[in-house]
Amino acid sequence: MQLLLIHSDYIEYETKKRTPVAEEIDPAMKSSRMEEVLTAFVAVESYDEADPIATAENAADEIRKLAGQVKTERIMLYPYAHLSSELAKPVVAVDVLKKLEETLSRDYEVKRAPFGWYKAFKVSCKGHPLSELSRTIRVGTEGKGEKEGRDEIVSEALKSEEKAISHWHVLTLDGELLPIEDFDFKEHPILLSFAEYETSKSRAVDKIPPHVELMRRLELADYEPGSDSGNMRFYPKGTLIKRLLEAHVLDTVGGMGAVEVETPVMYDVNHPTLKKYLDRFPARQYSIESDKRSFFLRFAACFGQFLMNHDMTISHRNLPLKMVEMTRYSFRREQHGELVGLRRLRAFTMPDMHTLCADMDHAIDEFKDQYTMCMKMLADIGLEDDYEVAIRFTRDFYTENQDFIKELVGIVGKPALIELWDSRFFYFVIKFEFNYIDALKKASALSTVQIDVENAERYDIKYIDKNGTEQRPTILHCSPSGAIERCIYALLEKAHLTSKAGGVPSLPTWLSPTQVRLIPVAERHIGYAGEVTAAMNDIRADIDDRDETVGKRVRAAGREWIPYVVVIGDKELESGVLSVTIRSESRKVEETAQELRSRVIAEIAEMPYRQINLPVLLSKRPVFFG
RNA sequence: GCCGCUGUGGCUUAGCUCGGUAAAGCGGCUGAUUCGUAAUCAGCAGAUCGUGGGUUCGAAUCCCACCGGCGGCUCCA
Repeated sequence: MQLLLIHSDYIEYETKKRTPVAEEIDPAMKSSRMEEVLTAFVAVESYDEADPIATAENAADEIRKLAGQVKTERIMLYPYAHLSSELAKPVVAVDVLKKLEETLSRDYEVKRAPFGWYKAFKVSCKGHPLSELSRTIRVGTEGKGEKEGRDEIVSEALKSEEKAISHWHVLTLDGELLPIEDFDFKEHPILLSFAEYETSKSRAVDKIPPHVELMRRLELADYEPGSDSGNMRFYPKGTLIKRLLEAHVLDTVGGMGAVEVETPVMYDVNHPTLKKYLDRFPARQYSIESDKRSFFLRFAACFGQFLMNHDMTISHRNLPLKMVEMTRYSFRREQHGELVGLRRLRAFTMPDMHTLCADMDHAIDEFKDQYTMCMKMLADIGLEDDYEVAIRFTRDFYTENQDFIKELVGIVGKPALIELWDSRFFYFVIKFEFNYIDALKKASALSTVQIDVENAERYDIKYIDKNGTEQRPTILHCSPSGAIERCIYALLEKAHLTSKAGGVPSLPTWLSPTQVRLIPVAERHIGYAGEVTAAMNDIRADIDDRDETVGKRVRAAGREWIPYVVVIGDKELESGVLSVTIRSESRKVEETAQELRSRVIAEIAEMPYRQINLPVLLSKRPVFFG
């Protein structure tokens, strides 16, 4: 919206002739005059269609501010199309103007000139410094015009979340639902940290997150100053780790019947179905303007998959129907203060799977399966005992499904934090998350599954049952690993904790960018090292052929957390037996190249493999960081 | 978004209080060295001191604004 504000001695107008978009008016509006008045010329623009109400509210705030400064009690709203070349549809414009009039009428004497008429007018400007001002009102974008902050899209869900009342409990292994203050946390210190974090009791910490330093030192990822905050760059080693994690998630859900799809990253804010969904999802969006349409960037794959489901013909024989997408990226415009390293990003990679189930009973069965699958997923990633469970649901759902919920605690074998809502604020009736708690006692959700009881209806998704009649499926949302970047964050934080406790920090072998490092003692051993890597071409082996002492190169391999380090000299050249240092056990073994290769292959067993993502010779590698 | 702290070669930092030719280590490059499990020696290159304004004869240093980062608050699908 464009505003031109004139502090006037008087404004008067007289309607002359209607245009094709003219609104119907009563005789009183045909001509008018106000004195000692703030005249507001208004052009409602196409961008404002994304959120007419917020636009009107923001504009009203701006007008109030100036009215206060120039100490006037009267306001004339005057539609003035010529302030913009990107006008809104007339219907929307009239709505916004009426809303603006209504809002301001509470505190001021307000008149509104009719929309869509040719009018003769006279205005007298007072001419003092504040008497002429223009303002651009933009909802959902920042830094345009003089308005900053507070004019972002805040969805209804985000607003209702502020009002939602949570009841906190712990569900014990005995199936007891205890109020949080009655639970004895003595045996469960991390669950206590998690509970405190969630309920915001204490969070006194003043350290830099360890993973931020590690992600750079290990040349995995870094901030990208050329982009928006929270949009990271990934170096080759970080990219490799990401691809491996992604592959493992896709393989796992593929194994349980999910089919992989791809959907667009941006959607029209004015699409009626999407608009309603936005209002039920508590996240802030990036919005972008293209020609005259406004789009938002997706924060998950729900939109694309549901729109696809809507157009599909689905039989009960196809259920449960699973579709998955590795969203590169999901975008969420998090508040600045919440962004840290790889923990919380504005652009992130997340596996997003949706399962259409025949009804709630089937959904509950599937939920259980996926819950178990998520446990295995985190164990595979290397976070087996490193998460706490949160289960959140509505009171109604609990009443009807107590046994099911108790079973979940039994499966994971430890008490869970429970959040209970009196009524349903979101699209789901139950969700769980597995949360990683880091050294700074901050909690981050990884795996999650939710049972959605709203979107089948909203997107008009249906299947045909045995009797040939249409039914609404119940939909599960599942992210088996949570955001991929966040998994890397958790692994780095975990390694840091290990190191602080006196252990050897490391990544799981299947995720290590280099699995075997060969260190030729002298130049004449490089050729043989090359033969050894050739014999190990299905694991990631590389050669530190730099002209440095053995000691220095061994140290470098240690700083890279490489699981197996081999020094190759005359002895190995003659015997064909290698001296292998096993990082995790801090000991040396004598093995042939084939034995070492088999050891690594056995260790990464069912996990995905990709070839090394840098030159095998370290002398050929550029330095990405430090 | 708000409050506080912070920003100096690729990296880590010194210099800033009290304005006067930007210093070191690591890394990189070149050469020597061909070395047996956590840092070999020598030399060289590399900095519009976050950006933009201001004060001053003179600004990395003082002032203002903005932009990143970190911590806290808020919040977390």
